[in-house]
Amino acid sequence: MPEDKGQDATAVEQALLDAVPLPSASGGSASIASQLRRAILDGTYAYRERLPAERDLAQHYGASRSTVREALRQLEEGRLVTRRVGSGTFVCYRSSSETDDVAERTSPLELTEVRIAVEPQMARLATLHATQRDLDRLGEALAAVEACSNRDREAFTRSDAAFHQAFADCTRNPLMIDLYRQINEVRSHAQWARMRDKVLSPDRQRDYNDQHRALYDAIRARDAENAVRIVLEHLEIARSDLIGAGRS
Amino acid sequence: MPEDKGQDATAVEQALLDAVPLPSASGGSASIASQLRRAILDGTYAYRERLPAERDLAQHYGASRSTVREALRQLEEGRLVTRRVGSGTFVCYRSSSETDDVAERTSPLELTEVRIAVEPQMARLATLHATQRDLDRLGEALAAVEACSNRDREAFTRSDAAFHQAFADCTRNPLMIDLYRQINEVRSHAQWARMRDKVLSPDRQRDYNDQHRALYDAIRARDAENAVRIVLEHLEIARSDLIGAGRS
DNA sequence: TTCTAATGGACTGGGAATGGTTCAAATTGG
DNA sequence: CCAATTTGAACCATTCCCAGTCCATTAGAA
Repeated sequence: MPEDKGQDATAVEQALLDAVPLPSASGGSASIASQLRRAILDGTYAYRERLPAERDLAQHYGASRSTVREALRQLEEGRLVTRRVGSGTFVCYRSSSETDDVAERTSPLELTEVRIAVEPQMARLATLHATQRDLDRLGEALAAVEACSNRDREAFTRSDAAFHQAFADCTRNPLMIDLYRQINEVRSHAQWARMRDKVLSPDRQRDYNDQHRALYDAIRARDAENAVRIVLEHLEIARSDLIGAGRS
Repeated sequence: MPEDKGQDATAVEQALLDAVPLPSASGGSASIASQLRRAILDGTYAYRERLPAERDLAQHYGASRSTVREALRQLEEGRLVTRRVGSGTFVCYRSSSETDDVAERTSPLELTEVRIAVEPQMARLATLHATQRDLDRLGEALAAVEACSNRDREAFTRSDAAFHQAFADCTRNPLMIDLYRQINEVRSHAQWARMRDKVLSPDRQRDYNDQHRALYDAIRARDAENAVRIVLEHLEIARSDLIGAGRS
């Protein structure tokens, strides 16, 4: 086999040089579904917007209505669209840019309630699963927070968020890390700026730093119960601060 | 099944490329297989994309259909493609850049750990904040779950997810609802199908239904402590089931 | 209100494309 | 010469796509 078959070797070589293997198969319901999915994801069709009628889509894609319906069925299965008889097919997916809406609709108290749910267990998982490398990163993040001037609240907020994300990373739980990234986004949303100015007195910052340090030490010492207790106290204080600020 | 979770995927890809010692051998099924393999690995044919039909490939490579079929057989043996009669040949290999899905990187146990963090507090918030309308919807979702046949696990899973989302809605906390939507997506991901078949015996389904009903009653009665206890027991059972299934 | 048009949902029959299989002839290499 | 591989062709079962048709629902016009 290594030897060429003499007379048509040139033809074979030509085929190899043509090596672009690209009559890439296209067409079919899968292809249409993919195109529509991309259009929805990148915002061509916005949230709650109506898609063209099935018959129009069929004509546009040069496919039969059955094929378009199959494509839409796939999108519906992926919860990207909903279909209403007599009305049309509507986008029911919120793109990431529209997800900021969650931050708009979430109150500081609601955020704290979520954190009270998540962070204690997070502390437990972190003490169980954190690697030495995780602990190093957490220590660096802590140092960065403590290095912040009491004046520069912007920097404090940023490095505080980084510390909490490093805290989440310690759990080694991909889903937990992803969820906390989302929580952190809400946390650092512009809405909280004023509230933070009310709450974040230099004294408060010192307290927070102490609590961060205590949490770090507890995780290092693999002391789960202590870590959970620290987080809970930290959040309870934050909650009462919020309520106090709201009533003042 | 080659289980390479991320870290050294490029090494694996290199090994796959090196698998054929004579990639430039003219003619023969090995050559075609090599070219197609490279096309798949470098993303020319993406995950789940359809390859050209065997007859088209044969014409393109100037080979007979039988030879192309042999090449495809080698790719199928290497788990790079799957073939379906009447449908086509599809890439079933995910390149390392396509495996960034959280659901793919989260194990059943990790999912349960997150749920143990979130759902008890969710139960508490639900009993505090659920409106009558929320309770009605939760009741409907519960009825839908209970109406599922013990045979149809697909339907059970779907309505179970709907029930849990209605449960989250009861908290009236936008952030919590959004986080749980994400958790539910991971929960209903295809990865769990086999695990579910192991775990979801008819007896198990009955138990789950009883626990769902008990949770519903507790929330209706505004009995927070009971609701939290029920959720925790529910999840502890789920966790031990998972561990048991993993060890069986 | 009533009527009309438009929409998604469901179904059918037929045709085309696809991978699976088999077999005999041709080619290749020892 | 023989043995193995490749080739070409035909046929099969399956799946998908298409072109309809009819229906229930919805929204809007008369």
